[in-house]
Amino acid sequence: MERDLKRLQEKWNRRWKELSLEKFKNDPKKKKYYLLEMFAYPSGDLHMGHLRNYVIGDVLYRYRIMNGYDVLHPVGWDAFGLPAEGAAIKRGIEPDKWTYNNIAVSSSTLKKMGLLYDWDREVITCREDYYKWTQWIFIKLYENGLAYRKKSNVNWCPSCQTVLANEQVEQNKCWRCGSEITKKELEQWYFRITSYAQRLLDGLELLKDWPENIKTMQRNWIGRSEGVTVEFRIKGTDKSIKVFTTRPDTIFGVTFLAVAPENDIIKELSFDKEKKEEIEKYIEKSIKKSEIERSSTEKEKDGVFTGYYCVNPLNGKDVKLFVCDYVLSGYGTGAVMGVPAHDQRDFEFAKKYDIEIIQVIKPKDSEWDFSKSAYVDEGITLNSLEFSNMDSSRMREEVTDYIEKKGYGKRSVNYRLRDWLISRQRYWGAPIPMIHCKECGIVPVPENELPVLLPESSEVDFTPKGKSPLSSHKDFMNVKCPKCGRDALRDPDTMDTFVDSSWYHLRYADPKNDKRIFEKDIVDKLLPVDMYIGGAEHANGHLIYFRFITKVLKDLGFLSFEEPAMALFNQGMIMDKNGKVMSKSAGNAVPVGPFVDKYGSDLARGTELFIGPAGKDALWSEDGITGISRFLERFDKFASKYNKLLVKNYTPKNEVEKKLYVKLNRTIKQVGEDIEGFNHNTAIASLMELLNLLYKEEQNLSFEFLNFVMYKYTQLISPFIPHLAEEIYEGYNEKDSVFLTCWPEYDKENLEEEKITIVIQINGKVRDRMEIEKDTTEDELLKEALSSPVVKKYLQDGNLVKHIYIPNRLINLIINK
RNA sequence: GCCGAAGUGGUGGAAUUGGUAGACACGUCGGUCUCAAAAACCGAUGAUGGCAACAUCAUGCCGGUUCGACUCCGGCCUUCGGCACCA
Repeated sequence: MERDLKRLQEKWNRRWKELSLEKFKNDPKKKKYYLLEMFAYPSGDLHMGHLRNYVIGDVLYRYRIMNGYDVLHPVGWDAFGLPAEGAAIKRGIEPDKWTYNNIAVSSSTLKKMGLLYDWDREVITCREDYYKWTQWIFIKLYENGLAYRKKSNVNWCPSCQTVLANEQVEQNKCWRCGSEITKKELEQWYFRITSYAQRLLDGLELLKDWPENIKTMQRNWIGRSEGVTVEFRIKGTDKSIKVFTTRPDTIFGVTFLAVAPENDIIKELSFDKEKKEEIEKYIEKSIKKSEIERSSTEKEKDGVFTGYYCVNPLNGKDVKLFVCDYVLSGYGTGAVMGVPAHDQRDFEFAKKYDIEIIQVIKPKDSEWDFSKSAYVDEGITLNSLEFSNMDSSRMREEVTDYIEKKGYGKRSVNYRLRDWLISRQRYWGAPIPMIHCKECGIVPVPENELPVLLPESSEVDFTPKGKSPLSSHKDFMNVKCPKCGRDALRDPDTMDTFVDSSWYHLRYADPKNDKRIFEKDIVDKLLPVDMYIGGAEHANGHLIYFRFITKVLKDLGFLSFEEPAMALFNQGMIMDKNGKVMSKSAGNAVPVGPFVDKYGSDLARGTELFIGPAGKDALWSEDGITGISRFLERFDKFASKYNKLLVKNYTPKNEVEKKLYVKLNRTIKQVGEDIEGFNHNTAIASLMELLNLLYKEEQNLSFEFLNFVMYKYTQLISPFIPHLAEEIYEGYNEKDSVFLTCWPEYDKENLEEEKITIVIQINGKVRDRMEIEKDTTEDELLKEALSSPVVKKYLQDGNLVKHIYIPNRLINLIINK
């Protein structure tokens, strides 16, 4: 390209700043629009995968401001996290220096790219003025019973030496490092997200502009199931066991009961010595097993008989009580009723221990062979006393009513969602603002003492020891109890970084507030987010957490809306040639910085946008640069000839101009629709089409016409290649920036050409085409079609039976032979 | 196993939502310019047959609905995501 792109880039980046183009204006006359891209973890320079996210946002930003919106478009950094600590361990670089350096590199790339962000609102989660409020949120949750401590077997990553939340375990591997997860019994902090399970589920109904697949993923993750909890008396004791089932229609088929090894009921029962040992051995073995062993569906189901019997309240039948590690402790009551005939797991277990299989449901029109598997579908009940011979769905209702009436149990709902484990044995995160006092127990740090500051990293030993690095830092750990004044200890753990990112969208509205987390009025005015752009990989992590925290803050009166983001767009991932996701850890990341230095921002943007629809994954290839580069050059060369004066209105003077005028209108329509639909590739393609036509017909078009067309063309192209567009626009000498103009409207009367091509089909196959006046009537068209030599040829061998007429499109002649 | 998305030229991808399949672009081939090359520009480019007009085949596979199917329906196959003993 002949132009000095670098100079051009700098010039316009500076101009835009002078014009405050990136700022939310707080203009009451304009409609507010909050546009947000998921912020990034600063792990070095940004790569093409990150850039896609930001560029998509920037295109929409520019388009929205040209459409008269007052747009809030902030940016920030998800700056706490493990890699910073990894750098400290491996290379001796301090986490804060490493992080701030990465932020500096990445921000400079974003600024160089000319992306319009309001940098005054920048939020960095590792800064004191931010994590102070992360800690404040923790305390609010604690005060309202939503943060609690619990001892349990947690997911432990032996390599990262820290616990993980359920959402951070992928196929029993650590989401960060891929190590196999083990179990460890620890007392940890949890957020009671489960008490919001129903709200999180119901809220999805409000999210009309969220992709259906994300909502489905969240629904499945929350996993609501309705059923009944039934109590089984343990014979010879005064104790009982509750089980949850969604299939009370199979309750007459119960032939054993099974509890999870972790179930407390075992501790409450007495056993003779031998039995006790057997059970304890089994429990110990189960708990030690890794999750992958224990949860493998391949694994043979085993258990141990407790020696106790339970009584089925519905038919008085005695059934054996087992301890089984295929029963999950964290779900329902941690105990299940075993119905081997109608549940595959129970079936396998029963086969192994020779437990009776009683059929209570049969298929509607056939028999079931129980030699291989259980019959798990619905059907007709049998062997169920007065509930026999019914549709299982009806029986389910009736038996549930009966159970409730008799007091054997009651209807209940269970969720698959678990409480959110937020303690991390890490240094580089927000310290949990709690104090452990021997006298007073757990005491929150008083609000006026927030933030609990992280000690200088130079004083901290990061070597992984399975404990938080902070626990060995005496000055940090030792405090006075705020209640009684005696010696006490701080909580040594820091919060999961997903806590940090669960509220940043709120802080952007009022980022400098040092009195409170944010001003309610401001947040209520600017939120919810109107368009949230980010990857689908966050469906069951971040996107649930940030909905949760928003709802909590609403309930506590700090804001007034139910959902944080009304529309969500998932951009596709950028992959390398081998189809692997681009990432720093995979070593296949193409950094943006050098790329922009070499090719310039506009070319980088154009290439990334033309690669394919923004919602789909795309393979990164530099081949795309050639096409966009030629296009930019052609645009530059052409537009530069016609940008000297401004013809505001122009009426096409000849056929060619009319044709191109129609094309222009179609392009305006398409580009607008494509930006809103995130189909930037087709928007650019339509601009290319128009430019190709203009080149072809240049000789037949007047200067005024071209001047008029190229003005609009420059506006249309500006969201995609803003620097070059500005440079062209400057020639018109009208406003300070093309982005201060109004997005062009298309002339609805001129979206179709007067002469159009009609297709003539014979028996459904295209045989001829003809140029004809728009809106030609059916009769006329038929007459024309029949006079076509091609049609005449076909008519020699047959008669016209009928025809199908689609206005302005085609005529299909049915000819029989 | 269950849920979701997708399968179109040598390649990335279009197709007004049931109406000209392959827009736009890359690549390749041919040409113009040049001493030459690059760039730029012009032309060709799904496959097969034919000198040609043209014909036949072609949107993962097999069926169906329809005047007409990449698009709708039924059944498979493959790839990629998500979940995975949730009772």
